[in-house]
Amino acid sequence: MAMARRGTGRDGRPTLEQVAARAGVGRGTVSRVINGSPRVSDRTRAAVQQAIADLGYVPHRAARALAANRSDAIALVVPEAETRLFAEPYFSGILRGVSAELADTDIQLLLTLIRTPKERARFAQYAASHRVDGVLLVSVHGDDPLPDQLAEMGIPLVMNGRRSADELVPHVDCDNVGGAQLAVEHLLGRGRATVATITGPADMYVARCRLDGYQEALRAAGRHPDSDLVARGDFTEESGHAAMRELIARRPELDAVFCASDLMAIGARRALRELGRSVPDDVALVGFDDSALARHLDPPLTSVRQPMEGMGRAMTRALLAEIADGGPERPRLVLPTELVRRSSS
Amino acid sequence: MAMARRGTGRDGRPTLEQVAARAGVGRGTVSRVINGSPRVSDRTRAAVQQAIADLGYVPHRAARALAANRSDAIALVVPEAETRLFAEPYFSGILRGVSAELADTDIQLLLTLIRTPKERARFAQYAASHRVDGVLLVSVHGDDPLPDQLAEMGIPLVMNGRRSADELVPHVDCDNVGGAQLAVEHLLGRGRATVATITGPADMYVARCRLDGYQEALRAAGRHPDSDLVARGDFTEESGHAAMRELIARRPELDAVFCASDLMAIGARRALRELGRSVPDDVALVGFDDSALARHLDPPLTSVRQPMEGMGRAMTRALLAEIADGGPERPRLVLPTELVRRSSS
DNA sequence: GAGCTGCGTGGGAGCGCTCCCAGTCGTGAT
DNA sequence: ATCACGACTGGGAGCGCTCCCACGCAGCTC
Repeated sequence: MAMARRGTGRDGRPTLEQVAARAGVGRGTVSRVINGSPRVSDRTRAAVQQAIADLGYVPHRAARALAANRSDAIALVVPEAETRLFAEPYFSGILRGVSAELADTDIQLLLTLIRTPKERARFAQYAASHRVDGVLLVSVHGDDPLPDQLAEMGIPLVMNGRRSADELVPHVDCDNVGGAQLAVEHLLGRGRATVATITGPADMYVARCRLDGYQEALRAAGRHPDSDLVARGDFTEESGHAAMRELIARRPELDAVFCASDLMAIGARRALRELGRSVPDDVALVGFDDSALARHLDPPLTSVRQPMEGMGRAMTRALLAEIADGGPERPRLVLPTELVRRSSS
Repeated sequence: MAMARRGTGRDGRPTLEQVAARAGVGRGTVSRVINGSPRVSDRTRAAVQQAIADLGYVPHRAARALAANRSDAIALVVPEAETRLFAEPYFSGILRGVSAELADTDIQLLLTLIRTPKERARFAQYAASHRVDGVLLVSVHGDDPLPDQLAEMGIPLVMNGRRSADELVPHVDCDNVGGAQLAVEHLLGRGRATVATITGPADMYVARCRLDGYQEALRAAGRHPDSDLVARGDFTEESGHAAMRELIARRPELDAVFCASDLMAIGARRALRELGRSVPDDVALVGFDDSALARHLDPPLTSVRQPMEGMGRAMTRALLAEIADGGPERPRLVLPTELVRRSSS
């Protein structure tokens, strides 16, 4: 036996039922108005909206989620190891984009940092039980099982970056090849004769792309890529330092270096100083990421900027679309990068 | 009329009901086990846990939230303007701490960036309708109405930082006064005779604290604070640059400067270079924040480190405690700061 | 041995929504 | 006037959980 209807919900807030009563309509009608159904007459809609305003009614998320079997929430998942490295403008830029895109949707953003395999498993289970409508995945490693896992479970998913050239999971990436090309073209355009590069780890697709761009630009300029001019780093400052010393040892005459990350460029700059070479007079330097550090290096570092906020927005839009129409098409976006010129080159 | 019980929930996942059936107990008992009630015999508990494991049961958040009238989620709110400034290690440090503390609670973290007054209002309403169990507020300005608003509505709330010395809202802060003292003591200890300071905006409590610490340390060393040695900045690099020039103009003999932010220290360093003064030989420099920039300045900048991750953890613990026991006590924590010595001093 | 405790337990009654199936009306066609 | 047919609308049934009342069954006390 239903008890007498109370004047408010449990926590003192009005419920849909009270809105209906005040507007003199049924629950279903209020629900229709809230969800923007067209099958409501204008008169009724206005009355309901008035009642909602009068009462300051706000739908109860949990009730709605339970009844409609969706959560109105998406998760942004960040492998913890990356947060340190990417802490800088990268992560917060993405975040800003995601948040902006979500601002007028009343979809919530759930942030999940994953530190351990245990936590990853837990998140997979969590996502599996439809506790989120979709997942945004940032900075995924080539060997991370999570993306495929989620994809198999049919959970709408958009990654930031690709794991390989033929990435199947929907993703938004920036044009790493193009960015590297821009950098090298710029160096060549400034009359540099011997352009070297310090790359990231060979097993990271992003590193390969930047190397490809470097080589492509050289070829386009009619030069033969020379393996002596390529030194391997791992995106850290220390590796940039070591790689720079190696390059100078191999080819003392080099007069420009494209570094696949700002951090490596900083290490390289330190090595050059130790070796008594000036930047940019003796050696021009270009980085990648356009981090805060780039601006503050001495001299300020020319760098390739990624559209972080744009990627965040694009990812979010793609995910929402996928959630909305079951995602028949798998979005694969590549956003352009841009060269920010400073005095290091 | 209840329909026949199905074998799984709507989305194909087992429900509490199926767990109960498999374990041969009632719904109530399973619920008790899940929620850790002591009023269950060990035998029964084991049977239920087995059934949960067999079925891979995961409680449905929305259902639970609706029935129990709590959301198992807390919001981390960041005024947007701040994200840029604080982007660096600050925000991600806090985030890491919060996330770590939440890792084994199955409470979710909701991230909300607030850009506009409209969004602020919307969030207030959102929080008001108990859609989150509590709120973590980062980098609040002195004139932000949100904290008091939330407090009035009785929403559990913990801020990062204080708006004034007698902050009433529960908060976790770091010891800005102590950090500044450390910095100045260090400078005096290195034999510096004339220690100046570049402060933040007078209307920011954190800036006043750092100034207080500076003055306190001088007094403790038997020196009289001299207003000529205090220049006002606004935490930006540019303001640090201007303030430094001002200080040198007023007191050319100064040989040490404590800057209330790393960014200002960077500006100051630039000014010193322009004026032909070396760091640290002519002028020793100390910053505040220990940002990534500090490490990479030339020379590397001595700086006061705040326990970001620790603050994140402390805030979270405080908030969870407040949520749990209705928060009769208002936590006010001040965590110690630490001086990181590098070659700028 | 009757009457108390109190632990363990089952399950009814919701929580506030959405879904969807029946209506109830007006309208135009016949 | 009659009928068919949309356009709107009301409200029952449930979503999967928690809360809490009531009940069974020891183990006690007197």
